[in-house]
Amino acid sequence: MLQLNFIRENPELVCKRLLVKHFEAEELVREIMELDTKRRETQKNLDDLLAESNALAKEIGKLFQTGRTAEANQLKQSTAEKKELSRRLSETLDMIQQDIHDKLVLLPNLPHTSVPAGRHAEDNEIIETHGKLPAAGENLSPHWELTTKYKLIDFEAGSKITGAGFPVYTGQGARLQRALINFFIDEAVKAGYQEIQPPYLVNEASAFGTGQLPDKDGQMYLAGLDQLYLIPTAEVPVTNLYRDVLLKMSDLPIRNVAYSACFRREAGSYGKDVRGLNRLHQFDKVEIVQITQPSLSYDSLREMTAHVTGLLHKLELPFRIVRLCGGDMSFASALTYDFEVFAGGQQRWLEVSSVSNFENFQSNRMKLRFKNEEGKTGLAHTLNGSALALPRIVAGLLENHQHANGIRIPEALIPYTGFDTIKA
RNA sequence: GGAGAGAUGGCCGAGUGGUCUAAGGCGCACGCCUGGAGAGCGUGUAUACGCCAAAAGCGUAUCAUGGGUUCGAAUCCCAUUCUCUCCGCCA
Repeated sequence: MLQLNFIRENPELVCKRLLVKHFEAEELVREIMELDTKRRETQKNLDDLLAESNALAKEIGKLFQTGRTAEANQLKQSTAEKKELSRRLSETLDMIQQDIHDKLVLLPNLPHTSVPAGRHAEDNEIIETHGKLPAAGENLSPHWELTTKYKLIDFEAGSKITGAGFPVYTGQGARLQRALINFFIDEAVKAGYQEIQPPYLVNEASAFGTGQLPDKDGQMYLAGLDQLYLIPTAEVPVTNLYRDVLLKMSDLPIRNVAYSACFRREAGSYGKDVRGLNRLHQFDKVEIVQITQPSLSYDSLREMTAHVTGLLHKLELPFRIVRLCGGDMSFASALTYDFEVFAGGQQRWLEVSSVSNFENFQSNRMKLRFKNEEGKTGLAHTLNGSALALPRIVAGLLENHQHANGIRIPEALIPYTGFDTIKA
């Protein structure tokens, strides 16, 4: 959520920057500013009225104590009108505030100045490309053939017991999942992140805090009987740990890492995009989250992209880093780098990580503040990134490291899998 | 799921209708004292919104949350949430 003060002082800037995300903000911003003026007026009136009432009540109290009940009772008469008026004013104030809030949450975060203005994924800016891409002529199989050949995943069993998009990992496939999770967590811990095990269901306030609500309602699974959402990413519980928290300077930066299963409804997807492991309703992910002071958040973003880069090198996968264009960015993000692994069997790039700086957009929603050296409080910056999402990493490993007799496990992962080759 | 107890400032904790502008303590900051430190003494120590060009200052709200009673609520009433104890169920 953008800060009201900032909008009030920079309405044109807000509208202009949001155009990069292809969001027409002018009308909303105008309405918000009008409501804001009305709010301050109403609040002033109410405050003055309450001050009068308070003074009056004190006077009455004194009269009663000194035994002048007749005078006190007379004064009491004059309070009824004030009371009614202040009741009406505070109702109006509540309505205006609700109105402002409802409109404020519709505005996406401002994109960073480096964000390209494009509309679609093709407009994303390719920053770096690492590793050698396997050529189309190498006759590589797509991963869904390999998972069947080596009995790593049973998609049909998942369909039977739950539905499409809920795979069952078996044998070496299951072991590979566990190996990757442990590998990713260990690497993050080595890099200074604190390990967290969060709940997989969150309440409405948490889903709102990180920006899934109201923007992405319908993409989350809802346990309706208890009004709890299944998390689409560990970002939600882990960042919300700090909702309504006032951090000390010495607490920063906070670096947390969490593995979780992730649940996404992903309505309306079809075709090759969802084939095999490309898109699932339930998947595993290790997520890193940082909370920093504003002046250092872009250093943290660099640190996080460097971490993800290191992981992909250790897995010996060809990948590229892209800076998302305005049209492809998420609602809450100010700057996002996607990491895409080239899947040789499909001859296409698969997004395996998304690393974002949300600046104070999330912290404003969840009142995540810190106290600086001078003792002043301000909103902290929040960042997160996948490090990494498993399914497409598995797809990349299978498709790129396949050979005639099996699939080679990269060196760094062997201590975790306990085997160096996946064999039939 | 049932019964009971509870929720007060950064922390502990007093406070059962008006002197609460929340006692007292701890912590923290600054000052005095000291060769230095400690002890001691003194002062200060929440958040949000508003008024003001700004600071100072002032006003309003906040004693878990939301409603209510009252001229006036931390205090009384109702609902909700959470914590603890006991019982039930349970991996």
